[in-house]
Amino acid sequence: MNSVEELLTSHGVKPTPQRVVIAEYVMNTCCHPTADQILQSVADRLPVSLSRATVYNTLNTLVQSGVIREVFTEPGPARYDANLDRHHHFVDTKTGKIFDIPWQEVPQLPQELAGKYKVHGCQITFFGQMED
Amino acid sequence: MNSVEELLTSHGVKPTPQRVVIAEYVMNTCCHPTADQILQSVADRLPVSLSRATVYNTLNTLVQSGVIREVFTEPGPARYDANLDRHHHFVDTKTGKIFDIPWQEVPQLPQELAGKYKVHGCQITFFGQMED
DNA sequence: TTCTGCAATTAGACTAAGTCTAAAAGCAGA
DNA sequence: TCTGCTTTTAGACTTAGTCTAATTGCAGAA
Ligand SMILES: [Mn+2]
Ligand SMILES: [Mn+2]
Ligand SMILES: [Zn+2]
Ligand SMILES: [Zn+2]
Repeated sequence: MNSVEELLTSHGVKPTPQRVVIAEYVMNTCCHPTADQILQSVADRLPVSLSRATVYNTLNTLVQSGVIREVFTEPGPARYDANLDRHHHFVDTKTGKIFDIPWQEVPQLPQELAGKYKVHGCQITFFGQMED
Repeated sequence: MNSVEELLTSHGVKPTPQRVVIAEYVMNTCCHPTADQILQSVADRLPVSLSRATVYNTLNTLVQSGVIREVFTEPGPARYDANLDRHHHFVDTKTGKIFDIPWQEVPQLPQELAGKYKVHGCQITFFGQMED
């Protein structure tokens, strides 16, 4: 069960060593890591030096092929997420930590989310194209 | 009816000439402008040169005091919005243009919004703090 | 009216996040 | 083995925004 290699292949992505360790890292971490965190954490799992360009190239490839998703939480760098289930995110504006919010936990967008978070704001953005 | 001066004052913001023209511009444009667009458009309405730092300082002041809101639509720079009504945004990923989506037009987050937009993705992020 | 002191503004240096480029390395098939 | 495409690399570059230190603007005190 070479699962990550198979996963990449099944998404049309050639499983190079760099891509495998990056995908593995994103899939096994809980914390929505940034590109820089991934670079730091993954560099010594490879026999060669790992370039920043490769990290960004790989993350973009994985996002475009649907292996992971990108989470934008301004201010700050993009975060990466292997949880493809439809879900929201909660950003603690003091610590910067990100928490997953299950889709069904938001019945109508509230001021308090399940008593666990104090919501100060909410950004909802749809991406796509106008009808031609 | 010096309305912009009064609006700023009522929000606790001293209405300097720079702040007034910037606030006026954001309130009278339809297009969710960026800081840079604001700088370009507003500079020649003032007898003095207008600094980029002042544009950012002013926009941050106006956001913090609740006169305008900030819209993050990665990739790209922050956009500013004088429409304080609760609403969503739609970003055309081809042109970068932003459209307001009335709050009630999104009954349950759909693939097609009122037949007008093709939605490829959606980012929902809540900001706030964890309960202590 | 002048003086004083804080608030606001300015130019430009600096930083953070990410992209681009040109060269090198790694493969897969002929 | 040779050939050509893909991937990776180091580092330059770009964009968006913040910071700094000096200057300017003004409101209130004297
Ligand atoms: Mn930003
Ligand atoms: Mn970004
Ligand atoms: Zn998530
Ligand atoms: Zn808007």
